[in-house]
Amino acid sequence: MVKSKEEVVQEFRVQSIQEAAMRVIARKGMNAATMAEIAKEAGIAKGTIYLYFRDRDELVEKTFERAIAQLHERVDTVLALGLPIEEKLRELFRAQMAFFRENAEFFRLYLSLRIPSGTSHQKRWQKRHCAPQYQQRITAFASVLEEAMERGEVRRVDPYRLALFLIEGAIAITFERLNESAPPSEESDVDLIVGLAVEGIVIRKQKRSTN
Amino acid sequence: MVKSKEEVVQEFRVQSIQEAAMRVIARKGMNAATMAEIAKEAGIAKGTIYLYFRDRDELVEKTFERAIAQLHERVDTVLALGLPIEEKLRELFRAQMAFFRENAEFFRLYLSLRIPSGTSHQKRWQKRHCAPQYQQRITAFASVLEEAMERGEVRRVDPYRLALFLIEGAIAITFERLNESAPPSEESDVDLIVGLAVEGIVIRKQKRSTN
DNA sequence: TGATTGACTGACCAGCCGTTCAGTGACCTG
DNA sequence: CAGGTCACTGAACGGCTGGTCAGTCAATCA
Repeated sequence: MVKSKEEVVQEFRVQSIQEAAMRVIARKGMNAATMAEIAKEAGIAKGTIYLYFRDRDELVEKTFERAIAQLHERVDTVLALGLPIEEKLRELFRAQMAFFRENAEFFRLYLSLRIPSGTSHQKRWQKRHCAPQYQQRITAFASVLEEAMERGEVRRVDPYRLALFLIEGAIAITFERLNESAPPSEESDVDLIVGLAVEGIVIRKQKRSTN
Repeated sequence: MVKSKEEVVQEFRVQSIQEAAMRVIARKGMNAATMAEIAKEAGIAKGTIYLYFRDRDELVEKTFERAIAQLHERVDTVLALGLPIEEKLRELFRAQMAFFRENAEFFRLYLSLRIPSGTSHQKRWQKRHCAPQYQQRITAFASVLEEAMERGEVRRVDPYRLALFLIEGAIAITFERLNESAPPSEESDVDLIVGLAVEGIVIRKQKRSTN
């Protein structure tokens, strides 16, 4: 019982530190987010962070993992549904856009860690701890696309490249939305992306027969 | 005459410092590239850089401008040709991929500056000096797409979003190529991107009539 | 040839940031 | 209530980086 109470307090501290870290990283970016400011944001002293995280790297890593696990969960849920590919895409982009709206703080962290930068040591660290999380996301999407190719729903191309192209294109639009004072409805942007992905951009005079 | 000679020397110094800066930024990333290492890479003393650039910000800004101007030049050339949209896209992606292959050092600088990060001061600085360069590129492409829409070649959608989607998708694949030990031919990746852009991903049983 | 210039150097400085640790005080325990 | 525990604090430390400037020296000048 006593132990459980301590664990709850521990858990609360860890969580509030991570949430503070996400907010600060969202404001200042990956490199400029200092331990001092994260501590201040969490309303604790700088040293306290080191009672719960070995060093700055571990804090960022755990924070990133916690957040991306939530994204994974949502996206995997909709990808697991046996929908036709067009609907799968729609649900995927919808889930991704909603997630980044609700966790706008996380978005910048995500963008920062996608591309390794910093000292060679930091780069190695990122490649080992964060790139896999990102790649796993692309790979999961790629295998969904590959299945659709085998079912004859999608043209045969390199599925990993296709997944990269679509996800990064969608992220670019999601990022653009964050910088707009009055972005259009999410649904209309999802429609735009799905439309581009499915039909491409050219106008066809002849009506297509989907089957 | 004397002045001209001095100018040549000056020009040479500026250029070699900028090239060194690009190489170091390519290796270490935007934030970890130190003045000391840039100086060492250029084979001069740290103080010498400050004879040609006011501070670190100015060095990065001028370096970025010089490099992106070259990219602009190439891309504008192919966009100005009166080609049908599919060929325009092909030439655009081809030019972009070739540029980033020949200037791989610049690529990381480009990726870093696309997304503002750092202190709020740095962010404002980037937004003022670098974002316009990037946005201008998107806007130029967007207006090409808009013209194609008016000619009835392309479906009517928000041209800026369309441009964002295509360029960022293409950049993601270009970036992926850098991390592959044996990437496929550039031409095949350009074909992939153009194919996606023009026709989308779904399989149509019926043959399309392009006119 | 001696004086002058100014491009170049690199040791130095101030400030920042991650990390540490001796100290504090609230809370439990016997 | 005295003694002990421990989560928490924040001043201090060490390392690093952008920027400075007194000094050096080769080229130029008179």
